[in-house]
Amino acid sequence: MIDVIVRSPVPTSKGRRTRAALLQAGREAFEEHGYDAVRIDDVCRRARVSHGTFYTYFDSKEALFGEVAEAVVGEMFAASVVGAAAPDDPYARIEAANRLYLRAWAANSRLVRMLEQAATADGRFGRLLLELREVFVRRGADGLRRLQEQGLADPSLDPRLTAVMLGGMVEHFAHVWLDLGEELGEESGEEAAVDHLTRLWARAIGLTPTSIPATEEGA
Amino acid sequence: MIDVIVRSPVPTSKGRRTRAALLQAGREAFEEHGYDAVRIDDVCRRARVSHGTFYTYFDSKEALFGEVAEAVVGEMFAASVVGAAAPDDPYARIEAANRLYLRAWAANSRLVRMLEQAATADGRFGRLLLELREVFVRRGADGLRRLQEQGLADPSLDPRLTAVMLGGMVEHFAHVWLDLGEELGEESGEEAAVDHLTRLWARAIGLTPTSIPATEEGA
Amino acid sequence: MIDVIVRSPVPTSKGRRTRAALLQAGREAFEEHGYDAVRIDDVCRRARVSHGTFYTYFDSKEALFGEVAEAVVGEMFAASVVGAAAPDDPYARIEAANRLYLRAWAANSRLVRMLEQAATADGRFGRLLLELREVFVRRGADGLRRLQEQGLADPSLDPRLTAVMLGGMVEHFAHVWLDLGEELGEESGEEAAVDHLTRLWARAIGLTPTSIPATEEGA
Amino acid sequence: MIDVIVRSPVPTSKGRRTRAALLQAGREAFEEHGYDAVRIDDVCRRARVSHGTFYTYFDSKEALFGEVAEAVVGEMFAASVVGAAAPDDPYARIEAANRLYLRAWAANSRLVRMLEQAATADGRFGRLLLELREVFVRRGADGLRRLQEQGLADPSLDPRLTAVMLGGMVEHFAHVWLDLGEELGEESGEEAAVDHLTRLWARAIGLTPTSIPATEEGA
DNA sequence: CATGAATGAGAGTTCATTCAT
DNA sequence: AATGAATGAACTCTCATTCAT
Repeated sequence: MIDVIVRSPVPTSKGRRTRAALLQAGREAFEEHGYDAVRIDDVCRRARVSHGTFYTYFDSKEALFGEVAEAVVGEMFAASVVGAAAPDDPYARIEAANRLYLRAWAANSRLVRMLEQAATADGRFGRLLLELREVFVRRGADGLRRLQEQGLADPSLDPRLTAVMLGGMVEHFAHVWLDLGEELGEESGEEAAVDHLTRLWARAIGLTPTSIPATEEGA
Repeated sequence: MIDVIVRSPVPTSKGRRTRAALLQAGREAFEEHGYDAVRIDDVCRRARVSHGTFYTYFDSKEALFGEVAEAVVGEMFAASVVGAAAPDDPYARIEAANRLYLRAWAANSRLVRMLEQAATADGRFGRLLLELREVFVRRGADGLRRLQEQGLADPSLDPRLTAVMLGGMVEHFAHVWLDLGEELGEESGEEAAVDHLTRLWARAIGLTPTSIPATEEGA
Repeated sequence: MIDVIVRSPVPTSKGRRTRAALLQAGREAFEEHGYDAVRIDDVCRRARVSHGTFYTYFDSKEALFGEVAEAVVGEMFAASVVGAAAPDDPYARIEAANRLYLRAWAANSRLVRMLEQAATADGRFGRLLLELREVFVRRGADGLRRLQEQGLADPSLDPRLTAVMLGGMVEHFAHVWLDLGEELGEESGEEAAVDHLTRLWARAIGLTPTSIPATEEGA
Repeated sequence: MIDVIVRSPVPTSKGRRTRAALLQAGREAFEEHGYDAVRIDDVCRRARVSHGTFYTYFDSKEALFGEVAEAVVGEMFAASVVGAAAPDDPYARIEAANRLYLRAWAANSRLVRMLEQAATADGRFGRLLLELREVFVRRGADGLRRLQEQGLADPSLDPRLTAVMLGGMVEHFAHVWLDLGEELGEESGEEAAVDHLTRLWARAIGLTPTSIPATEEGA
């Protein structure tokens, strides 16, 4: 074959719908069963489309996963923006960020594990994962640096290293959360989690104690 | 035929060596390529035996992974015992534990990821993972509880929840450590990592400041 | 993945042709080589399809054999109906039935042996075989009972037991017929066989001698 | 290899015992599971011998089956000899023969089926089967011929063809006997079977009625 | 002689991908 | 665009047979 196959640049609305259905079906399937266990057939059945059609929209299973992964990473970027409503109080800022982070990671925990799995086979996914974490790390590091400059946090901490560690605490907790949920008193839930994460985080960086609530919940 | 297959209960030394070779080869293969990507043939080639031989010693890939996983978990249990040499000083104790934990998790990071992957398909591995983490969590929680009773740590923290979070910080850091190593100044390495982890941990639980070195490294 | 696989309920005509080709190829292969000796690949080669295609239509070799067996049994049922053209004369009736039975069993002798072989491994085939024989046995028993009621056959014979025995004579003869054919004077063939079977059968049940031709062939 | 391997011509008594154990184990295994389903391992385990040892005594699975088959055929030959105690009365002679034949075939029904199965793959077993049946057929044919010469049986019957048919009746009945036993009133058992077979056989060949008991059992 | 570890051809089955309709 | 039949590489697992000990 010498011809280059060019996907129609102006897809019909039906085509766009089919594509979206496959993407959504793939995401669900990956979340439920893991990368390797998902067969193209499963995705097609879920999207109510024949096998053949799949290849009209995606070159391979890997390509599908790539798009799913990018979509998820995009969502997580979006979800992590604390935004204009950020409180002035440093402790409250940390709390708000932790709540967002916890939700973002928990919601996509499975896909992130998948990314780790896929990363062993394809460096591209490793890079995506790095980018994803980088966003969170940088945000944490920047925040810490600002507090250090304001004299509100321990200046001897390496901002980046600290951000990796504390950010990892949140990410990892999000991961084990649901699995261990019951044993932690499931229904106390997010509030207790965010409270603890925030107190640990704030104190860890030496946030000037005045703003730390002494016993917010009595835990 | 439905007869029960009974493996020879008294294996010869040659048999034991072959079995060990397969186990070792499997461990390496899993670490390098991930559970799903490993082919029985890869393992056999690495162990320099024919694939028929594999089935003399293991019923299936899953069975092999099961033994590898148990061996790894066993090693991690063993490696995590702080032992009699534990210092009296609380901060030094935390530091010693963190060093051990960091090493244990880092050394087996890949296999643990594998366990997570395998857990999706077989609950048995999920349970193994839970057991593994439970050991570390319990140790952390017990330590914190003791400090709280001695009035050396914030009594309002939930010991278990806190241990899950801070233990997760160490586990997760061990995981991203090598991957992100370069960007963290790789060669500073373990010392800086343990120092930071310990300072964050100690301060997070409100360990009475007197014993916390103010600026050990100035990072 | 555990989803139920649903075969397309509306197969295309091409699909139907492929399926039929596999069924036919399977039947021939089973007849020629026996159940265990048949490889899926043999069937596929004969049907000129790849072995992957086989699994589009059948779940396993056993499933294929199941369909072949049911088709054969169905044919034998159909072939064994004496029908409206049945003569009034008891002896002629027996003769007509024996001719049909002999043909039916001889035509499918190999497949029936296969069923016996398969029955050792899967009770389902044993049941099919029982059903098949039951049809012939019942017919023979009913016929005998009628003759007994009319005073034309020995009333002391157990109709069912007798039918099993005499029916077995025909079935078994059909089986050894081709193998021993040469030694029996092959080309005399069916006529001599039917003649002898009928005379033996009729006299065995004590059919009133008047209607038995004394020396039809002089054999 | 140019050397010819010669089995020790003077086996030790231990060797003879091992060989016999394998033969017996093989026979049982074949009877229980069928030719293809039997693995050398099953036979060895049953004989409490290692795999390797098997090949000290037999060249292959087929060789083992060959010996088993020959042993069985030999036994059946031996068992079928009516012997000196044969009664003078023709009907009683037929009855005695039928009892022996029924027992011989029933006892080895499974192995004979196996032979049929094996015959498709190896002509040697086909020949063995032919020989086996030939013995019974010849005996039946000879008996009939004698009766015909004495004016006691229908002279128009072909002795050989008739013997094949009636002998087949006995063989086939022996085969289905156990399977259908229950439905035939199992416990009446052998007596009723032999009685019916004999009456059918005797009358089929036109044995002069005087000697046929009218209603021996009333069936 | 006996052992059982090792071998490897070969069988069944799965599934991503292609392509005629 | 959509379909689904067809393909075949790849993989797991079995088991008759060999051979060093």
